[in-house]
Amino acid sequence: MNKPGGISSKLSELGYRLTPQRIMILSAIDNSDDHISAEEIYAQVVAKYANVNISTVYRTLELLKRLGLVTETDMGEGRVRYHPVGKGHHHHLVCQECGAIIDLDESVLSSVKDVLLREYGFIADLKHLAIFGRCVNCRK
Amino acid sequence: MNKPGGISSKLSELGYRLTPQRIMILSAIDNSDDHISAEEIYAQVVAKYANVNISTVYRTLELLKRLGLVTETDMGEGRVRYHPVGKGHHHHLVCQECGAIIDLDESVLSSVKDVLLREYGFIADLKHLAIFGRCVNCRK
DNA sequence: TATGCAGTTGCATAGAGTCTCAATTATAAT
DNA sequence: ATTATAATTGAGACTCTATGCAACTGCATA
Repeated sequence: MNKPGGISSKLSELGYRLTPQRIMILSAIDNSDDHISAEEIYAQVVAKYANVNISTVYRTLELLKRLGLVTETDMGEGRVRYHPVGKGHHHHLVCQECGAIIDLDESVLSSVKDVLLREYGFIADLKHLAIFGRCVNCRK
Repeated sequence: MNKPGGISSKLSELGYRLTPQRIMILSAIDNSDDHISAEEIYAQVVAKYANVNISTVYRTLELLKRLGLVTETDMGEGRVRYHPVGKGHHHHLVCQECGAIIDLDESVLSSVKDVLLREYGFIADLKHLAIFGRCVNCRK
């Protein structure tokens, strides 16, 4: 907890308060191997301290997003999932037929990033994208 | 209304009913130059016939999406926008700083589409994507 | 220690979108 | 024309996310 380089140390470096609520939220994000949803974070936090409000979870996630400490990915489940940036970037292919999720290395989109920067002067934030479509098994 | 090649004729060709509700929804989509949101469609439809329910709008949009007749794009406004496929594909660069929206030709992502197909056998549905980031004017 | 003040939280509420279920409507079959 | 069947709709409950506001927290200065 609060190891150097971790999200929590970054937060306090930037002058934000490390409240108990935030510490619990951050540890939920950090301890999740997978991509975690706001509701899942909330469930973990409430288990430890019942008086935490879900608004706080959403507000903390919003803050972390703005600071570039977590990425947000919509995998088409009707809820968004979060991932700490420190644990590496990657993208997902989401099959709209069978729901399969195939991980995709960041490099696949780096050429696009380059083109956008070169031709449009646009710095694309392509850290954690979900691309929808049809996977090998579901093609006719 | 119901011109050949239009969405409504496609719908009836596929065996779906062309109910008054759907006709009004389709004409709202077709007549919008811009990308239109569900609420905007609903507002237009209700103005003509008060008893239409917003569920019907969402259900119709879901159907059109599934049939590939409209594309859905989340430009980060907290609501999704729709666009008839017949009016051409393109992507958007959305600046997270100033909100500027820069249109982007479909071809920029066609190389990605090819790579995904070749290396993953994945048919990517990249018809109408919003890429977030920072535009030329907002770079430091 | 007391006071001011910005940061943060809980609560209540609102908006966007989804889902269930019963009622209605259209199509097909008799 | 009547009945059976399936598609579609409206109403309303519900989920996820965001926001306004008043209360609370903790640092900084007096």
